Formats: sequence, C-alpha cells, structure tokens
Amino acid sequence: MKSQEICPRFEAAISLLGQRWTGLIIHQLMDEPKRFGQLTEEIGISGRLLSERLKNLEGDGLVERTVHPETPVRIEYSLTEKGASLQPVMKEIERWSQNWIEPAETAESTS
Amino acid sequence: MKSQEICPRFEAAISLLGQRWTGLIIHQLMDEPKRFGQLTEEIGISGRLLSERLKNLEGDGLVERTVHPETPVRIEYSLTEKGASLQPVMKEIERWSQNWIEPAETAESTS
DNA sequence: ATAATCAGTTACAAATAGTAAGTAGATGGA
DNA sequence: TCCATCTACTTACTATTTGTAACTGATTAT
Repeated sequence: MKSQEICPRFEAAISLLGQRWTGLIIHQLMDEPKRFGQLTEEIGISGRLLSERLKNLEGDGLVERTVHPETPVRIEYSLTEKGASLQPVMKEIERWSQNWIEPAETAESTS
Repeated sequence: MKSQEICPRFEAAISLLGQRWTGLIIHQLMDEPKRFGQLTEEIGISGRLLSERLKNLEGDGLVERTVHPETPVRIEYSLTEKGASLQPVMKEIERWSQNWIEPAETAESTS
C-alpha cells in the first residue's frame, strides 16, 4: 500500500522555514528593511551564516538587497511581496508561542 | 542604542520549527497517530534522526508515545494538545505554499 | 534452529554551523 | 601620503549535526 505522500509545495515551504535562522531573519524584516550589521546584532547570527542565508533568501525571491551608495556604503535588506506574504505564518507562530511556550522553555531561562 | 530584542517565546517556537524534519513530523501526525516505520517512509528521514527528533518532541511535550504490547510490538506516536495546537501554523504554511511556491521550486522538479 | 517483524541503536563519513581573523572600497584626518 | 575608520562581507579552521548502512533485542511463526 502506498504511503501518504507529502505535498511537494508544503515540503518546499517547510524546507525554507525549517532551516536554522531563516525564520528569524524573515521575522526581523517583517516590519522594516534592515542592514547587515543590524541583523547580526538582533538575531545573534554570525556574519558568515547571515551572508549565506540572505543570498539564499534573495535567490528564493523572499528578500531584496538594496545598495545605497553613501559613505560608508549602506545596504538594506527588505522583504519582497513573496516574503511579506509570510506574515500570517509568523503571526500564527507568535500566537502559538504566547499560548504554549512557558518562560522556563525559553533560551534565556537556561542561563 | 539598544537593538530590537526578539521575544524569547517566539524564539523558542522558531527554534523548534526551524529545525530540520520537526515541522514535517508534526505535520504528518496532525491527522492521526502514526508508527515509527510509517513516519520514516512518509517523510524520508532515517531511523537515527527520527528517533532523536521524536525524543525531543516528547521532551517538549508536543508528542506522546504509546506502546501497544502486541506482537510484534506496535508503538504509536501522536500529538499532545500542545502539539495539535500547531494546526493553525501548519495551515498557514500550507496556504502560503499553495500561493507562492511554484512547481519549479519543488524538490521533485530538481530530478 | 531459523527466519521474520518492528523499533530502534551504533559506528562512521559527509555536510553544515560556529568562531575569529582578514579583505575591500570609500573617505577623512595627521 | 599614510594611516585609521566604517560598513559589509570572506576566508580558514574547528565543532556540531546529519546521513548511511549495518546491527541489536524482543517476540513469535515455520
């Protein structure tokens, strides 16, 4: 008997969000464009990985990179329409976490 | 100036879902309890990782393990209330993937 | 005895992530 | 002119996580 197949689109979406940092990056870009340094500080990700993730997200059409040729150079990352359309997903994760994550399950409570 | 902090509960939720396989496992358990072998087949995960993930999910209170002492032994994994409450999140991911993932972005289109 | 079934576990190789130092391009000061 | 500064990355290296495939243990049918 054939086993229940998983919808390939859902799988693709999960393989985006189910990768470390990706969800947080999208979440941090939800409200406003941000700069590279800003993202590393807020998220606590290394430059190496942030750079890699942003390239992937750009490649997937979720994030847009804008160069402002000021001095020193300013580069802003923002969500495309496709990226911004993840807002309901983010909102549901937020809602769930408010209802079901106890303070004790939190990273900072580990310290 | 202090940078925008990320809500620790949201971070905890994302560190659950933002781990490989976890989202898929929860998704596959959404409709009905399933057995170990069934999950490996449907998801395409190895026994080593499935075992590890299920232990974590049990530890986080999302999944419940039930032993049926038949022969051969049958063990069922099901979602707890906490796990099942992720349904709206899953539904939103599904919705998003239907609207925004093109067939070309799909894993099977790579073959 | 032997084999079969299920639910894992083990040992090891391959891929990915984390860390810290370094590079590049533009400008401004000594 | 030379050095320092500011961002936005890269590079080299180590540590952790993942993937693969073979193996174990308990139970029962042949």
